[in-house]
Amino acid sequence: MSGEPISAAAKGQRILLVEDDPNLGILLQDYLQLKGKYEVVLARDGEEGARQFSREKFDLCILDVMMPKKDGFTLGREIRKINPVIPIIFATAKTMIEDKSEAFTLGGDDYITKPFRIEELLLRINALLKRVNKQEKTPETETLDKFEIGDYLFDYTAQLIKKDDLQQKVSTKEAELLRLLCLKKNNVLTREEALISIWNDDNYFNGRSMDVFLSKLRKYLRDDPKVEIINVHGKGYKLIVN
Amino acid sequence: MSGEPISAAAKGQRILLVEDDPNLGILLQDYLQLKGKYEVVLARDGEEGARQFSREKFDLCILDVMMPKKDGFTLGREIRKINPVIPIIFATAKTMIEDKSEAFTLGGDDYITKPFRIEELLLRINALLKRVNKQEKTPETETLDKFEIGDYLFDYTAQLIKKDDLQQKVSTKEAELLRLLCLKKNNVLTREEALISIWNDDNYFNGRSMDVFLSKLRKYLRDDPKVEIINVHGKGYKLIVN
DNA sequence: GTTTCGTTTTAACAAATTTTAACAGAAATG
DNA sequence: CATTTCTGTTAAAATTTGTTAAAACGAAAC
Repeated sequence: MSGEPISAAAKGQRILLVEDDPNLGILLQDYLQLKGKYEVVLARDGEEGARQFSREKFDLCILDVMMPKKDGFTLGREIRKINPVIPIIFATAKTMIEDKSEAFTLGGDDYITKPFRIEELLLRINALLKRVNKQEKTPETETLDKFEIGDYLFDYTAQLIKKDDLQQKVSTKEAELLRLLCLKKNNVLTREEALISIWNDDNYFNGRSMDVFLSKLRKYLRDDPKVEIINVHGKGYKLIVN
Repeated sequence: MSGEPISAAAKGQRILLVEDDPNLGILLQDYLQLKGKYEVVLARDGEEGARQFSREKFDLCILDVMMPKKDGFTLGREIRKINPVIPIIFATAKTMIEDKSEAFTLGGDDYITKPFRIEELLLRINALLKRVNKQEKTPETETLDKFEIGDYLFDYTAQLIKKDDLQQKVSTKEAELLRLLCLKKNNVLTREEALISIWNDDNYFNGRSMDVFLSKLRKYLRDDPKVEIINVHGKGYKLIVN
């Protein structure tokens, strides 16, 4: 019966499940804990979900879209502000996908249409977590706030890049962009993803604007040859640290 | 019965078998474990197969094409996304081969038509695994990211080819193509496979575009006579390293 | 309300990457 | 050996990106 060797992906990873239907909620929670070996925290509406997310640490979120008090998309946006890389799965009715999805296909996000089969959900969870786990996690990035970039130390909140004893102030947009790059260190940050996350709109002109910021960031980081922001033509950018 | 020298191929290698007919499934599983000395995980439909694949490590997949929930070809594509080199054997009815096979003769893939003799299957498994195992696994290539090519060292993520102390930047497409060649070092990389993997479409023009990149790669690598990218007429290319 | 300063956007041009085109050479076909 | 198909190479066109400077914007100071 194929055994159940607990994969690397399932090492006590935590899922935030926000679902207003208590029956479905409990069912999912149980299934994911039993079959998926995940630790699942269940919140009964958007507000409670937001409260839980800001209180504890999670590796993935499952958000019902239709919820009282605060809908899933709004909650998703709030969560994205705090953590732009955590994978989110939106559970939505089929008709809803068309409209909003465009603006939300970023990140490591995924959709599942209600009603769904529970195995399908577990499948997607596994896939998303696997993808994220592949990206190296340097201990520094734990905070999502301070990043080591070669010889540099980048403090997102303070908007500072330090090297040796020199400090360089950076503007808000510069900091946001660099943060996204850091969060995806050695992986591709999509243009689209960055634009939507920072500018809320990935039109041509914002794209050009972003190019200007890329150029600035490269200037800040050019004293350490180990560090490089390379372009992935037609896709986006990679922050490389050798 | 040809003796039973446990080949190099059979050193605790793992096979994912996805087959919806439980009788046949169990039969195959038992046979391959006993006669083939492989560890065989059996999944009962496409979804379970995908779940298993994302959770554990395998050396080869056997996918039934006709399956409920998720057919074998779809599953194959998903698997290919995660691992572009794992050999897949599709078990299909005779009539089905014609249509879909075109787009799927990629990889180190193989077909077997139902009904088949079970020895036939084992034969093919051994052949495929032997082929894959022949491809040298230098410790560097373990990461699927850094490759030794003769005197060169190719870093896919950083998009760099190094030789001695010289560095050569390569573009994204160049890097992607070279990576595929490296993954199949000394074996054929099908044109079709490369095109679909990199361009998502193997039409004539993308093919011509790829020829241009081949030409460029040869230029980059021409300083080491041990290294060569040769054409296999009508099939594809081989990266040869003596 | 105006000035000032830092930030962001727009514009203009330069450079790199990818695609298309053109032609030449090999390999297969009959 | 003539013809067709496939491949190799080079150059050009098209697209995408890089960089710089000037214009527009917005918040704080005057």
